[in-house]
Amino acid sequence: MARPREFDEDAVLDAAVRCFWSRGYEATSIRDLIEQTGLTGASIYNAFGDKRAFYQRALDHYVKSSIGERIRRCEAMEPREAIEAFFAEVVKRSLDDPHHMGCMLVNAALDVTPEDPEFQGLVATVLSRIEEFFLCRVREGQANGSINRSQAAEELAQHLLGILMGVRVLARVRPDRALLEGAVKPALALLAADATVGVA
Amino acid sequence: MARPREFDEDAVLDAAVRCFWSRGYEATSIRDLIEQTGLTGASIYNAFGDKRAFYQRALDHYVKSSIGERIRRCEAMEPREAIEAFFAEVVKRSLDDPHHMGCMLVNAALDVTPEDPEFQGLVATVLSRIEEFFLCRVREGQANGSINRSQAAEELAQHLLGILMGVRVLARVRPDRALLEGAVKPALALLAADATVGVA
DNA sequence: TGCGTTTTAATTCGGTCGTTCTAAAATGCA
DNA sequence: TGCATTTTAGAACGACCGAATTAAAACGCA
Repeated sequence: MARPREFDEDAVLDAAVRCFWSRGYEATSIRDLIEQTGLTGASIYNAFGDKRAFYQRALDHYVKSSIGERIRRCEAMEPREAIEAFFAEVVKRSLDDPHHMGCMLVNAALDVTPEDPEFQGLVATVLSRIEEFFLCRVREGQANGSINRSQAAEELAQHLLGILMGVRVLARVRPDRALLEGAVKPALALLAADATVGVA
Repeated sequence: MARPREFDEDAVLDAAVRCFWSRGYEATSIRDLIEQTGLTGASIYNAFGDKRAFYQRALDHYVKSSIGERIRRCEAMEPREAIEAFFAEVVKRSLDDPHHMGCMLVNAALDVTPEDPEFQGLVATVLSRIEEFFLCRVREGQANGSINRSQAAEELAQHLLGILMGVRVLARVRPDRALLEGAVKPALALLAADATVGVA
């Protein structure tokens, strides 16, 4: 019927992710996006709608390709290995990134105003998915004896989610291996099967 | 010699903190600041320099009055109580805030671009001060037997710093009491004196 | 081949951005 | 009281913002 698109949507979204990820939503202009994606303003508005919608698409693309992939990889492992591998990869990627951009999702959680319930819900949903990943693995580990039963599975999962967010923040400001690994290590030690914790 | 200032600097900084805290640096305009502080653009530029410098002053004011005060209050307590009180207050304030603004320092850690080493260093310094507060209390607690010795004090302090950052992120996106307390609880349990953790 | 449709490309729009400028008003000291 | 100095008030600046517009170019299908 009509003229087909000339651009590769995935490549464009990758470029948009790079812009929004490193500079944040407000500090990224449409002209930045035009330059980095290689397409024109009209194409962006035609294909993705306005800036906000483009940001959501980019964030969604990031979540699918980055977080979703990591969860998928770790779901094939034994429960405790899965959690340890998850954090090992997060620490490694945080340290390998020369620009210290942290995690786009965590950045998004903070640079979108609290008065934007729609977007906040979107971020909250992804966080819940990560929490559920942790919860499933903790439950499995507690069932087969590889994870400590002295703490409630729900609280351990929430704790892991919290330390994940924390590591991503620290990685952006003070990307030292010792700090990131030091922050994670006690959380993993807490999972150890024979640990007896908090029994007065 | 000359005409004295009409405004109260502390009150103006309080107002500036409210603006930058809730909306972030980029999304806050000079006109927002004019409206909320009550003084004119010229007064702002005359008294504080440009927007960036004003932001730094506001962040510094926030750190002194909010974080510094909290640390000072908790330094008078017993080591473990101090840490528990610190987190209890953070959780309480996070839940009490109807606008879910989180912590201005954490927000600042993420919404300032990674290509701004000066500002990054400023934030990192404050994080180090918090980490040192944790480290001192953990060391004291390990010395007097009230805090678990199976983990290195440095790592426990880094872990506490991490979970603090994490709680502040979660508070902004999903301000549920169960989530925040659940995220903190395992970290505090880990401090328990008789816990034996991670020994195979 | 030619029509309908869509994507391109480049310009343009009103609005807002951070910042500066011009005066007028307000002080302390002579 | 008048002078030097600083803060006020508010308009003004050029630059850039997100978004819309216009017209030409590129297809699929008849």
